[in-house]
Amino acid sequence: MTSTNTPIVGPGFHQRVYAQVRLIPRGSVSTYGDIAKRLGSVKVARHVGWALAALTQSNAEVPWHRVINAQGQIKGPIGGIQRVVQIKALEDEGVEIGADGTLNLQSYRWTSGN
DNA sequence: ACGTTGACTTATT
DNA sequence: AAATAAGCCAACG
Repeated sequence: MTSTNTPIVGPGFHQRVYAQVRLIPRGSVSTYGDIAKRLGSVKVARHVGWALAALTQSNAEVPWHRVINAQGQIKGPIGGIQRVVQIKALEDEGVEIGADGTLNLQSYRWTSGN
């Protein structure tokens, strides 16, 4: 490997994001802002999504599908295929999601409590 | 080293 | 309610 090829054990910041997402229990979801806040500030929310984007192509064992936006809605860069998979995965965990990919954030929002 | 980018968020119009 | 603007920060070319 010349330089690239950075799996889950990539750069520092990303690694922290993956660690937090992995802590999300099954049947619950979290938002980019929440994770970002745990990492330090809500301002890094963008990087949370970015880190997850890199994950999907690496197939890491990070439950990226449990991470949604503060609007309680699933938003994906992909036209559909991946978004549907995410919704399906959440439904499989017992999360009710609307046809628009919206879910009751106030009910499923995971509070680490730590 | 600099500039662009981006699965976000919040406030404002 | 929906659209627009600004903010903030790390990775990549």
